[in-house]
Amino acid sequence: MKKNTGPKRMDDIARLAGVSKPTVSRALQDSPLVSDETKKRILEIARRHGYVVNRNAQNLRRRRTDTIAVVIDFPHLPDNRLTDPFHFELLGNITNALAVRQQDVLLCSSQSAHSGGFEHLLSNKGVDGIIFLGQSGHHEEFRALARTAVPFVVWGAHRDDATYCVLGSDNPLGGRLVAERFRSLKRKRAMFLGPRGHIEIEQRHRSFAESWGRAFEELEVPDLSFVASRDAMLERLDSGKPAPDAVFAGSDTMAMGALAALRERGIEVPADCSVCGYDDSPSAVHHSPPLTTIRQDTRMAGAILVERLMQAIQGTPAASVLLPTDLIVRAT
Amino acid sequence: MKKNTGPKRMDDIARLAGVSKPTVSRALQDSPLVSDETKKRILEIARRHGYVVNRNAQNLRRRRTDTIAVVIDFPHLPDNRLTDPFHFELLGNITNALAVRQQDVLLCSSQSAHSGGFEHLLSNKGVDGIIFLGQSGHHEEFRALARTAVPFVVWGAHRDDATYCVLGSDNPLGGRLVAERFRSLKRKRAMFLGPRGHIEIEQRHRSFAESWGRAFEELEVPDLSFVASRDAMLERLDSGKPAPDAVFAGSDTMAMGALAALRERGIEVPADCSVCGYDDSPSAVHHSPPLTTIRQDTRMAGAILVERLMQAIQGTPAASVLLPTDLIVRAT
DNA sequence: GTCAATTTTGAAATCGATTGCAAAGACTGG
DNA sequence: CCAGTCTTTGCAATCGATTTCAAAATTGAC
Repeated sequence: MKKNTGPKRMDDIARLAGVSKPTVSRALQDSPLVSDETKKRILEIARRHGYVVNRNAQNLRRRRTDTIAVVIDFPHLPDNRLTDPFHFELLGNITNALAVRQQDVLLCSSQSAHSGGFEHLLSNKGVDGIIFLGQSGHHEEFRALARTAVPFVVWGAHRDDATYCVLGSDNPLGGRLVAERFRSLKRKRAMFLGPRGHIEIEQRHRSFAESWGRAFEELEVPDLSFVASRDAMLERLDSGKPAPDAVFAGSDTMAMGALAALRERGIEVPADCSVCGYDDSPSAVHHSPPLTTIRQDTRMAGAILVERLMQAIQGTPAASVLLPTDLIVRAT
Repeated sequence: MKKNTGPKRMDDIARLAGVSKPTVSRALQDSPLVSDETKKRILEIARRHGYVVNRNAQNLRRRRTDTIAVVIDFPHLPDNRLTDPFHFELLGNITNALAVRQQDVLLCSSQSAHSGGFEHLLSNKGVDGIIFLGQSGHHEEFRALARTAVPFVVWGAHRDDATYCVLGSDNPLGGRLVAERFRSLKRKRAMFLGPRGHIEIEQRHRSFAESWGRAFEELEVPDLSFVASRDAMLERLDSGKPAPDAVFAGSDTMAMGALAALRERGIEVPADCSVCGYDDSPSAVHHSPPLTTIRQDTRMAGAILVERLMQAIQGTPAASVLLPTDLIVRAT
């Protein structure tokens, strides 16, 4: 005799209901192949015994898991960790959009995702598709991945040679908006603040440069953190050179770092110096003074990323999208 | 003849290596049952063909998934969504601690987790254990869950009648520290700011009350958001009653909301009014002015939560832990 | 009352791995 | 040279569901 410890299996429910396993399976899926009466009886018995299908067995047989991997990779963040509020915001919105579609989210660090290569992520982690947050060094890998059957979408910078579906805000437009603002404020000594090698930020940088049209200072920071920006700015202000009268930071967190440094050195914002961030992360509006910034709509981003990924999973290749951005003028 | 589309299976590798499936399986697990020579050959072939084991099949057979569900439930957050930087911080640290142990993270909203009841979450989502972030209304449910075989740990408030493993910072100590600070600053008109029904915040509140020892004002807010606190505080300041000279907010986000309101009404901080938050979330130190607050060590919290959960999965019931807290004095 | 059409049901194969057990092969000692 | 031990290997069962296909039950038409 076999002791039936552990959770009930479908066989048990079948026996209790006096039917066979396939009938139970169909009933639980609300299949039209089962008569309403039988269905109701089976569902009631399943409910009473607290039966739920074993997700792993179901996944195996169905060859589908209704689970999406979200791979987070920000080499420009300190410790390579997820810390920037903007990214959290994005992650939250993606999670919500997936939940609406009954999809679960598997959170992967880039490291664990990358061992073995992205193309094996599906069977390796048992997911149906992938959302990459941050495209940084992986552009070529994504191009390669696009030639496989792996459904994926990327949050990152738009590029003409992206053969994969990438979503990102209109960074060139963002850069231009900031240049226009500084121009209309009659600023003379502009500065761009950001790390090297971050594709999206470089797009903002380049477009700002083009639109600004004349010389400006470039202050490089090692990563996207508040501290790195503050320290770099402090060092710069102490260098003896005339202070900038307009700072465009590649993200809100960096803008806040720069602001802290300016304040420490007694430079008045916005009187002596304008500061503009990027992202419109939640902290931008709560900051004092409230931050002037370029808005990225993470809610829309999350929704579209998910929508496109679902399309890709269905087999329809999805096109890239460029999200609109606005300048949000606040107190800096 | 059968076309071999899709990813390779273990059988294919076995055939290519001229061995049987079990041998391949053992080789991939680095089992001592396989000779070194054979092992090396198999691994090489597997690598060359980009083979990775199918996670779902493996999960099913092993009855183990190396995946942990993190269930997020904060009814006190606006939209019931994950928005507070403190919780993000905690989530990030948990994810890291799990990654070290080669565990994956399945992110669940409380809603999707709760349909069907927590006790079926394991088979329903195919995970080995659960970390609950936020204990809010579920204390009794957790007590029930503790009587089942489901391994789980909770981030929340310590309680004497918690028969499950709950981790949380020492909220009573935190409340006391704030009271002591206000006392040493000779403050007279203290105020506590926070929502009702949030167990952890109520612990802070109660202990503050006991230690403070005299009357103080209580300002209730509908949720944990910046905006709710700011608006509540604005309304209070405009009521005509004398303004408080010390504010203890239940979280940093709320403290920042209160600060914004005080500033808007021209009340000088810290000259006219002291403000103390709770959490020491990353934004607290970046805020201007930098926020005085009670620190919760999310890194340690993440590490211990994970360690205890792993213990529970191994079958050792884990005891609750109370994490130490400090007062971090900054500019408010 | 018979036969075809339709609705329900169940037997058996399958998803892709892991593992218990038995057997084959290699070694050792007497 | 053979029995006994130890190392490697493979057969077959198993994990817990879904799905194909054929059989059984029901219905309807004439």
